[in-house]
Amino acid sequence: MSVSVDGRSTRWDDHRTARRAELVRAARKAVHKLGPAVSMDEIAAAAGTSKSIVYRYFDDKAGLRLAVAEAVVRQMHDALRDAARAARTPEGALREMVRVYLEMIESSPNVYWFVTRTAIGGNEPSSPVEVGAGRRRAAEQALEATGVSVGPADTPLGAYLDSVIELVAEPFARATDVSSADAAAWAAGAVGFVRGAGEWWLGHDLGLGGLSREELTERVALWLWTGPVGVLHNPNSRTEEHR
Amino acid sequence: MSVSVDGRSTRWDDHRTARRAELVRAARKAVHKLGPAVSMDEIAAAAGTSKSIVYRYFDDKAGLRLAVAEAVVRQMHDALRDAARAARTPEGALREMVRVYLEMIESSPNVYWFVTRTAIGGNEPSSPVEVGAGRRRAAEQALEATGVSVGPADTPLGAYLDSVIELVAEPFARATDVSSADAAAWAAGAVGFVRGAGEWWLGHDLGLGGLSREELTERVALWLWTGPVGVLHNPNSRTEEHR
DNA sequence: TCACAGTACCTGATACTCTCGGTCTCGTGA
DNA sequence: TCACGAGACCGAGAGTATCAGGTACTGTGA
Repeated sequence: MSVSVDGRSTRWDDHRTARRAELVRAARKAVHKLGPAVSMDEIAAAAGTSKSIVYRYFDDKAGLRLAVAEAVVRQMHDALRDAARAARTPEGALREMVRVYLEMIESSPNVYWFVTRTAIGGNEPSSPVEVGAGRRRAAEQALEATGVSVGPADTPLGAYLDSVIELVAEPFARATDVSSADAAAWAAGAVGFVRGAGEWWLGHDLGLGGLSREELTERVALWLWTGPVGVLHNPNSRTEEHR
Repeated sequence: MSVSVDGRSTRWDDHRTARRAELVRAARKAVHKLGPAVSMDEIAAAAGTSKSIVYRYFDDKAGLRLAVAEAVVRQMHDALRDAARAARTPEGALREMVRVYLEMIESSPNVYWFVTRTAIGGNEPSSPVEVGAGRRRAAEQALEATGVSVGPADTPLGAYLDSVIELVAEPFARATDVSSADAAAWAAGAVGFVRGAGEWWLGHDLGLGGLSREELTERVALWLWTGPVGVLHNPNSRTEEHR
């Protein structure tokens, strides 16, 4: 039998896919140029179209933000994976990943903040949280209420972090024999570590000895891998990879 | 005559200080109850007053957010400092601090997000960033443009993080002989680590073996102190404090 | 089979609604 | 006089609705 598909809609499938990707590219460029608080009107103008067209392809600003994050993650995913594969030890893999991450922060801070600082200048959905429903439940609802869920990969930050965490967990899991939950928890912490140190560095670098990005990369990778214990036992240790 | 003028001025100074503190308390309660996306109208209503009164004592929402963050930090500062002093080793101090931090995340997630997730639902100041002004400069401007500066303690997140970082840096500096910049960079990473793991845990805890907060505290402290190297060399190691 | 009306989707401009941060005006009381 | 507080007001930006014109597909009846 013939499954008749209405061509009036399907004839636009390729067009829709291409148009959507085009809008994501334009949005990313607009964010890079105009800052993370760019408005939808500005994004539409940068794409050479009108706001209503942007809303034809994305449900709302959060949807566009998610698409931009996915594009960033796809690009970054490849770089992180290549860096990890090129290293000969788990520690080396970690160092390369720290480098890639810090390079991204430095090269395109606007896009980084757009993706990781959810809803600056936006009005993304939120709803009241009833207090008293139990601590854990309240914590989950608070996260969901903010439209920021680090768990489900249905928000920009969640998707962004989950993808990066998955990659970062690999050297830890490779070096140790721990459960996947532990590896993910460590990776989440590690990503947080790089973020914390990287963002601090951006804000404090001047007048404080001027750590270069390479110096920070080395330190962060060392601290992540061996913690203060490593500094204690071998303050001048580079890496075991170079021995 | 001049004495009475000074007296009147002093009386109003005390009133202003008290009124301000009262508004901060009310705001904090409103955030706790209604969520981090609470509006200024809602905060004013919770304080039993009108919005224009809130704006009499705070320049804008960011100013109120900063005041709430300062109140949180003051309370947390004491708990973190007490925890650090009660521990006999730097590692123990770090573990206690991780515990305090995770307890706060769990007990008052709405306030935590209000302070650390800048500008959810808000329109805090931003201005365009000229691309091409050099990478470092652009990065700084991007941060400043977002109203989120991790450096200067004139924003909620900056003040919040700097205060916590300063405390967390202490065990590291005590255990090692590194520069204060390195200690601060490590502490920034460590705070990020706790945030990353804690926020991940809130979003992923269900169905993943159910790490309790205590279990997470132990793991985070261990990973922060010894990294994967510590797990490799002594997977079941508790702490040196218990030797 | 083919012509044609109907249908679906595209575009962009423009007007509109709503929320919320922030501002202004005015009356009151010490 | 001056600080207070209530309530009206303003504007930015997210999101929605309407319009007209164009292209291509679909279904129907001759």
